[in-house]
Amino acid sequence: MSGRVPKKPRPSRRRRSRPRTVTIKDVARQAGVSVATVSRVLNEKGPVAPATRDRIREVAARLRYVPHGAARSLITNKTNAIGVLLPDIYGEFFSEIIRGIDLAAGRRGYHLLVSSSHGRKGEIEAILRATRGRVDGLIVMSPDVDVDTLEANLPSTLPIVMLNCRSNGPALDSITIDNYAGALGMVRHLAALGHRRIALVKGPPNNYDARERLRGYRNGVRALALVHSRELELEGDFTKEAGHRAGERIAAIKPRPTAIFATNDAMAIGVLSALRDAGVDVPGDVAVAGFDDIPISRFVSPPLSTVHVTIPELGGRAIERLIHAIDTKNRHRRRHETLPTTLVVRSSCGAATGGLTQNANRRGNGHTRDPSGLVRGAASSRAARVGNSSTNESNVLKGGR
Amino acid sequence: MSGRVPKKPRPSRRRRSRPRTVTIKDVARQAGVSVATVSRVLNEKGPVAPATRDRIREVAARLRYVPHGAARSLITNKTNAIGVLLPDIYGEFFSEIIRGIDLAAGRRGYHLLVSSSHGRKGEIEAILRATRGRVDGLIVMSPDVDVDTLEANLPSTLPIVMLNCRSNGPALDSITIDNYAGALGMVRHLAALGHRRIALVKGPPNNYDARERLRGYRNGVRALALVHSRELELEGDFTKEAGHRAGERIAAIKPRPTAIFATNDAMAIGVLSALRDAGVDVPGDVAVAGFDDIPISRFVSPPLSTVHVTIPELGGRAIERLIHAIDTKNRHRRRHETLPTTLVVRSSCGAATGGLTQNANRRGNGHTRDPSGLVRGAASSRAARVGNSSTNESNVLKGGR
DNA sequence: AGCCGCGATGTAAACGATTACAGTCCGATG
DNA sequence: CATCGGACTGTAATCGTTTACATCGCGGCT
Repeated sequence: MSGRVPKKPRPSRRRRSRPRTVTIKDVARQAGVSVATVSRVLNEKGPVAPATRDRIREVAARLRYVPHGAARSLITNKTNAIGVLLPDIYGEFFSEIIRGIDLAAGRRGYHLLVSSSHGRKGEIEAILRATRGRVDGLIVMSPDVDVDTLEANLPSTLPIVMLNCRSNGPALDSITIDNYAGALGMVRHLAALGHRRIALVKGPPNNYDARERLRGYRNGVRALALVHSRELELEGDFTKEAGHRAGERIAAIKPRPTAIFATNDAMAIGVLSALRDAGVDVPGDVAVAGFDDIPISRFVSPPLSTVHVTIPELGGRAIERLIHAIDTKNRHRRRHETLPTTLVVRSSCGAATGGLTQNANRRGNGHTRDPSGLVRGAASSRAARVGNSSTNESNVLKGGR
Repeated sequence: MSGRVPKKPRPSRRRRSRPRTVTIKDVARQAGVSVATVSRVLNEKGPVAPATRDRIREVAARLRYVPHGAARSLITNKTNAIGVLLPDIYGEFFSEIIRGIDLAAGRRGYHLLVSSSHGRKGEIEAILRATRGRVDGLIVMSPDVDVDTLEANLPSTLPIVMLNCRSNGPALDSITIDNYAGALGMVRHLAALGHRRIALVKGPPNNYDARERLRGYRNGVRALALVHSRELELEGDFTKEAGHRAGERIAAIKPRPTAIFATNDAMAIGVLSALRDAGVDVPGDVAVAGFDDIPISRFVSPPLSTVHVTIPELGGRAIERLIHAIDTKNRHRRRHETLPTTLVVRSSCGAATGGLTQNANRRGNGHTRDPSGLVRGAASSRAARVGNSSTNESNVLKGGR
């Protein structure tokens, strides 16, 4: 009768054996309509009778239906994602960059596919290739990757924005910081304070920002006839540790420099810690300055004079340009954008501004603009003539800030 | 004869009119084989004659063919991507977390789809839903998201690892820091140095880490019969700015506390800057301690005593667990993992250890373990009895370090 | 000689959505 | 009453892959 048929599992168990993920077909079946109608309701395209619409909505909610991203992008040719290729992620500079990118992307309804390349070439190629069909565009911030690698591993239709790389001809959009003018401005500021022996802590040799800052320093030193010597240029790689090492070495230089310009804040902070360990007073014995104005700079001791860059804006602008490229299907005019910098004078360089960081805790930016207007002045002054042509563009853009 | 037929465009132009992106079919056609064979070659599956293989490889390279990720994941049901849901990305703690995740993921061939939720509920749901069909698993590090939201917006088959959230029952994997023991250990250390009035700077109220650290502090204060007062517990939100505000307030408390325990390093650094501005000497007048041991802690002035957490490891472990879940198709035993902490004594708390950060620049970890072994002791000592049951697990795991 | 097995390849069905196109129904219009 | 048009809905093609299955040829085995 009811029999014992051990082979055949009970239907109820079979039905729930594999919790297969629910698709649009399931919704359609349960709502008694075709998948087309379901799609129309979910995307609010085309006319659907109110009763049908409500029924479909109800079923979709009950079934917890979530559309399948890959399937959707396959047919629509749109992923709503942006790829971000970064070098090693270290310190507050990168978290600020990512924050800026994430904020701007989120606001525009895009997601972020991030990868950091650890320098190896094959790895970069693999990453680039893996983005095909996964992103609508790419932000590349990596000194190690050249245009050829890019072109060889990416469809030519993919919009790309280069961030802080040397401007790669007219083929690609790019956004950079006005490193040259920023560094030049800082050198002029230090010189104006009476410093003539200014040491520099360099960044990684293949890094574009680092090279431009170095160029700004050298041209400033030459233009202002300051002391120039290889000994005053120390190796560095943008890490705090490198800054610490450089600080130790500088403390030991015979006629000690009276100022130290670290080409980023992380290294400047390393320099500060080394000087503290060596018993050198800042700014009493030596002035210290950095570059980037990462948020922590105003909290270190003494608060760091530095070159302000609106880091999150850098990421935000990259997103804006990229989305513009995506919207125009990459048939837009390419542009090279340069973000201006401002000098931020805190107490580490001895140009005491009275209060220290007492205003650091509120929304205010907590820094004092250089009262002598040195940075803005640099654009049209004699120092600017020292720079090469690539600086002209920056000068123009700077005015717009 | 050669005729003028203006209507018909030259074939060469028509062919290149739309630079359609090249697909597997193009490769197949040019190589004179079927798409199946091309696929076999590219994925190295199934037997293919060497001659055919070479020809296909050559054509694919010449055409710069790159497989379409979405199409591939649609059929294979595999994306090789992991979603990461973060709260606001601020400061070095998060860049270290992301670095750990990125490193571990990259090593295993996974990419990262990151989103930071800025707290709004609807936004979180949108993000969650958008991951369907885009990721193989999810790491969630967000105090704002509850299990219900998760279940309502995600297919039940999706592996999830919760990072630094309250342990959500047996349904989900989770990884947390041993906040309780870490905070307790720091309180005991400060007490051992003779401090009886220890102020605390709290984290955000809804943050799990913050609550556990607060619990550790309170139980430590009670167990050691230290001064307890609401006045000594200051509001904070894990930002440097909040730390600065708290520092200002503490400097003004009538019988000034002799020690300040900020529940993360960012706030501790804010406290330091406020005390400097107020002319309070650290550690001479007051001891300061933090939590997390972010890389910059040993570079601030004075170098910060803190509770060390191997932050990148936190991310790495999350990836490991998640990939395990993915590999077992989410049919694995759920686990709650707790990462141990260690006390790091630098000079900000006055337990002078001789050299300051002179070893901070090399690969070495640059800190001194608490010589009294207070942290390890806490697990089995009287203080542990004070904690509730959720601590037991941590104790066990701690031994394994 | 017949058969088996296997290597090499092709055919076509998925995967889960979107959407052009084609129906159907119905009220309005002439 | 025939026709038209619009609202609503369904059918089926499509996106670019992977892969189960079929086919074919060929050499070795019994």
